[in-house]
Amino acid sequence: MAEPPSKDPTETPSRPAPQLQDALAGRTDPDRPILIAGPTASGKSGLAMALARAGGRSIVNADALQVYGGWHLLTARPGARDMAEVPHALFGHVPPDRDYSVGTWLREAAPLLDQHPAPVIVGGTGLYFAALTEGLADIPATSPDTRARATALLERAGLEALAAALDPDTRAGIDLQNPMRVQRAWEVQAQTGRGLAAWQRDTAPPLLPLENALPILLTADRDWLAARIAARFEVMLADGALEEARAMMPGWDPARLSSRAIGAAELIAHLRGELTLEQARAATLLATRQYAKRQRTWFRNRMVAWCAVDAQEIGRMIRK
RNA sequence: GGCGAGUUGGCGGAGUGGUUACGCAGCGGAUUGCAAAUCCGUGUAGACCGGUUCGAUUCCGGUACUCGCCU
Repeated sequence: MAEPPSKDPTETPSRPAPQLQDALAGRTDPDRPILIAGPTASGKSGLAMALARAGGRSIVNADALQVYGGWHLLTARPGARDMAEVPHALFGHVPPDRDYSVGTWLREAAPLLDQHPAPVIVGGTGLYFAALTEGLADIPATSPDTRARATALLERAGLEALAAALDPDTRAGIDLQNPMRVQRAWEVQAQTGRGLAAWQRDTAPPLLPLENALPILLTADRDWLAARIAARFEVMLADGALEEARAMMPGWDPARLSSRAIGAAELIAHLRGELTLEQARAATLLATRQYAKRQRTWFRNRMVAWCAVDAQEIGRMIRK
């Protein structure tokens, strides 16, 4: 029978990237923004705090759900103590019933880049970082009316009908089986009279090319992360996540973007008696793990040039 | 001890003598404006042994195990 190779408990932890060492010691170019990406529960916030302290920097959020007010515990937003110690921007500043998107985020984040020292930008939303470091086409926002028309058309006529209305160029560039993509392309076309592909071709240079930043990517062992995710959810519950959910019940609308916080629907279903706490917990943990996997896929394939460091190792480093 | 039913991929769960059931999980991937979203791809498994057959997960026999009923 095969024995798993036993880990040597005394093994020397490999040294994290020298750039990160310097940053943690406050020896990095203060005008170079520090970017931190990583899967959920990998310890991004802790690292951000350490780097902010070391360099006198502020922290800017790059997470699609932490921008929302309302869910605080469940979205793992930084706590009051951290917020008081270091200036934090773009956290919880959007009312839960409001829409939000990469475009909005980029507009809000842009002016924050010019601070001295430059900020630490942390989050788990790969698309936001891509927009920041690779650029985002400057497309006028689509109106709620256009959105509604697209949704109605999609329901009534189907995906093929929406796709058929696109210019060939755009059609060739998107996943025609993906309703979200097709609808967005249709909306842009309807709103601006110009194809999505044409807009994207005109994408301006990025606000922050990767070379001008210190991009750090936290990587985490799958099982280690799963355990962290579970432990963190218990802490959320202990801290009052159920009370938070109860407070969100009046006017609860699953269609809102802010309602997509993983665990929100589950906890509310439990409060309504539709799920046992155990079922809600299991569903939340499963969804969180699946989310982490999607993040990993994005990071692995789209953040190749980032400076990868092991989350476990960083955790050990900054804890002391 | 006797009688009956059952044993399918990590889990759930079908049909079928000769094609991939399917769902979930997992894994891989896409992703330039709802991204904690959305979508795509990916599994030859049939308890064991033998027999019938050109061919068995599917038919027959035996073995093992499980469940139920009976003494």
